[in-house]
Amino acid sequence: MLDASARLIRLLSLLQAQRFWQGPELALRLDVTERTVRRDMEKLRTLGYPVQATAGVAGGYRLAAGKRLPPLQLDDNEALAVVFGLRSAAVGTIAGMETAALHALDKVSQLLPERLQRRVAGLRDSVDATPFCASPVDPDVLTTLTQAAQEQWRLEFDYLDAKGQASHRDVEPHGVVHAQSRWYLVCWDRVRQDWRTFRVDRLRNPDCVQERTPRKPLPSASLGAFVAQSLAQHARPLRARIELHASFAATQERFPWLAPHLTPLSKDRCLLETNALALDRLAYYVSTLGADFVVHEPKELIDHLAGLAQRLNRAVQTSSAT
Amino acid sequence: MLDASARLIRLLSLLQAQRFWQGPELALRLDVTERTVRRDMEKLRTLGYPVQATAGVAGGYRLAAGKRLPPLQLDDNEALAVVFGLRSAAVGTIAGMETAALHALDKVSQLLPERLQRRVAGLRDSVDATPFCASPVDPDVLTTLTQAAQEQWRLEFDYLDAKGQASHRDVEPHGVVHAQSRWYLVCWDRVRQDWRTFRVDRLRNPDCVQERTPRKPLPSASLGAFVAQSLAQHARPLRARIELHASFAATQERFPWLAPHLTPLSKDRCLLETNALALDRLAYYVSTLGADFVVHEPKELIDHLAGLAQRLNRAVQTSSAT
DNA sequence: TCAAACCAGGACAGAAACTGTCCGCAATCC
DNA sequence: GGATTGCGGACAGTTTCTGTCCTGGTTTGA
Repeated sequence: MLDASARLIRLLSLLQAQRFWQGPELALRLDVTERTVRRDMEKLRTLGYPVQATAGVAGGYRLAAGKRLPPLQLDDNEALAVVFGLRSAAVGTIAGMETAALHALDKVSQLLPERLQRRVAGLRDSVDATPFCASPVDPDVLTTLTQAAQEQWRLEFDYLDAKGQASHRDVEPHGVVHAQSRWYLVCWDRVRQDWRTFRVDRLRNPDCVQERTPRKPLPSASLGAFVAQSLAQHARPLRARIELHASFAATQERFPWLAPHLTPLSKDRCLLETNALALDRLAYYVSTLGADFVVHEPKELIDHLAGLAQRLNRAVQTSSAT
Repeated sequence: MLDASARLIRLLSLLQAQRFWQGPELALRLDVTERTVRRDMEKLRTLGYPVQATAGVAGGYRLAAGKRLPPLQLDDNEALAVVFGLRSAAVGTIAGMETAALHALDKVSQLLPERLQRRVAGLRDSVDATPFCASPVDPDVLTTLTQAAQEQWRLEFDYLDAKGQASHRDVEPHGVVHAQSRWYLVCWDRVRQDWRTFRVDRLRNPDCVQERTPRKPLPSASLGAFVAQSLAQHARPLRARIELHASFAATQERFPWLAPHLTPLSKDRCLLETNALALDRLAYYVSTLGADFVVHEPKELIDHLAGLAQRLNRAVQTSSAT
């Protein structure tokens, strides 16, 4: 009955697990005739999965890249790698991939068998993928939020606002948006009876109340638009201006991702202007540039670096004394 | 003919793309009766994919986590996120995931439709996922090597050995192994007529010669064993010993992934012992610990930090003068 | 050059499945 | 209670699938 369908899916898996299969072997493994294997290959092909076949004594079948990505069948370890890769990408380790990564992460998280969920939980802390920034977001928090939004659940959490004031919130989350290297939660605050955006990194102990609450329509065209608006209101960009003692061309070549923020100043100077980067990370960047540099702005970065320099000096002086 | 099978696969995709589907809608979209949809759900369930259904006016179907991960159907952006997540994980950004990530990366890379491959190539440099280490490995090189190994192709490349001496190599690659936070290529050197391991980060311009060359049997039980052997011969671990001016407990809590390398020294001191970590990265770690510290070993790290401190000092002094 | 090992695919017949239709039932929400 | 949604039995006609022939084309290697 579902023989044919199941076999087709299994065949796809097999073709992904091993590059190369020969007809007789597949026939044996799938418990059908070679003729049927051939027919199945034909089916896969008409379904749009390009099965390449080579004749001859060392011939066989293989799945090639087609027009669409076939359904990926991952084994346990691969699935874990994907999950952790996406977690780190979502959190901002891979700039530019945050939103897509979170989507994908959502998808696999929901389908992850329990044994794998446990392994994720177990590895969570021992796997090292610290986002290099001052206020890291916990990927678990992120997925909790998107889940609450998708399921239309209520959500409670503790929040620390910009002034350091703590509060407890009860909201109807609409979604989560990545903007200016930060994640924001857009939701309806049930107590304040108003729309709010919260910075995900300032949010603690999210707790889903699993009762379905129909969503109010957003006052904006999209989540992104809404966040953009509220950001525009409280705009206080942390802009950094750093003068690098290195040529524009050289810097650009070594750090291609900085290119959009670079301006040439003179033959061996260029200016790095960037905003909303976390202090720690920025500090790391400039210190690995390998070149001398001068920080013009912001004050915070200067202080941060000064503190760092002092600590380093202390560390090094004591060390060389030993 | 392949209606049923195709529909089943499509149904799996649909169930992944959207959390929630109602029978009538699916029936419409798949162009079959609701009865058939129900039957298909039954099939999915007997295939081991747990389809949950809720009755009532707001009811519908959804795919839950089962015993096995269903074949993942990713859209373009999700696929890209997965690829970049895996690239960075393979390269060592996510410690402990390197090998699994490379496997998964291999799998999807070979199935990636051309338009996505182009997008990967395009984003490659603009996506920021710098591995924080001194001798980064290029994920492209990595996948080239594994491909050559799998396809049993020959491979040529330029190599810079530990003494800085360049040479051109012509080899039959057997595979790639991650050990001590480095990737190693295991292969038969056709010129030297002997087995060799090469550090992937020292390897340049890999070039596949696409002619199938049958592999000689490895002189070891496995690739891993082989690399372990050759590493044991040239063992010269870069061990770092750093005394932190912070309590064992506090450090462990803030940086759980350091736990295995930590030893308590006194009430407010502990020792961080770690090996084979890249200098840059180590430097970053210790400098973000937020606590004072003293580096005992190695000399390189002390020098590195001293240089960094000087640069920082210069940067800061000039800045505050402005 | 020939044999062997592989993929390709037409023809055929019996078996198996799939599908739509019609039905009564159960759960849930308003 | 009515509306909406999922569940699944029964049935019959149709479609598809499968194994078993068989012929033919490629490639490899002896």
